Amino acid sequence: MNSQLKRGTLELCVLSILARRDCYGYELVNAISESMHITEGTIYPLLKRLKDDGNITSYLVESTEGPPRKYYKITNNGLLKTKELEGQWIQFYRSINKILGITEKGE
Amino acid sequence: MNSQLKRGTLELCVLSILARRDCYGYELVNAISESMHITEGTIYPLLKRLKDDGNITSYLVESTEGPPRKYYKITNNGLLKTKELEGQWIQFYRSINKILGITEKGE
DNA sequence: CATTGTACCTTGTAATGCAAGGTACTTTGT
DNA sequence: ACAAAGTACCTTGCATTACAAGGTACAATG
Repeated sequence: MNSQLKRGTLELCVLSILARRDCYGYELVNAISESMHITEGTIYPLLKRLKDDGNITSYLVESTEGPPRKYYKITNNGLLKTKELEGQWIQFYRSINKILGITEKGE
Repeated sequence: MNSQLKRGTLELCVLSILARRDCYGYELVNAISESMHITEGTIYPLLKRLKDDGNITSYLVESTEGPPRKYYKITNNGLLKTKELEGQWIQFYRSINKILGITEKGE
């Protein structure tokens, strides 16, 4: 899939998933890669950016299946950010569909 | 609007508009900027890339309202490219909406 | 004891939106 | 005659970010 399309939306996807439940990085890679191609080289730097900006926090949990997992939890700021980005996304994809002449009446 | 979101879609927007009618660059800027913020610094390099790749051709038309206009016309390759990108776009935005839990039943 | 799966991370490259700056023509106002 | 505003073209340089590639480390399996 066109990698340029993903810019700006992966951040929203990660935040949106973390808004529903805590996840560790590797889990996010697997969850999102069901819908589109992504790799760890994309997710880990993104998680670092989100943490540096105060949108998520992390905590370690030991695992019996391998190395310890670093779980991420969304913050209040992160929730606000999620709502903001979601609004931008909806407005954006509707604009594109309008230009393309695509109408969404049902599935 | 989030500039990262636009990556990869502006190309499709321009191609899609040119698939319907010939346009000159400044006209495209005005047409697209009705739906989202873009500037000439984005469109002109994009048109050059599309032309270099053989997706569009151009021809000059004199104007009584200012300098001559450079009209762009889509090629057969460009039409194929448009269909390909449109398919990618539809698949993409539906994937995102699925991850976000957004359903499009009607407007 | 080598391989596979899980799980973390970093470096370097390529792509591209856009602010900023530049050229040139036509019309309008003073 | 001259300035300003609108039309129309173009380029340079910066910031952002997806991802391939490469690295570390632990547990289970053959």
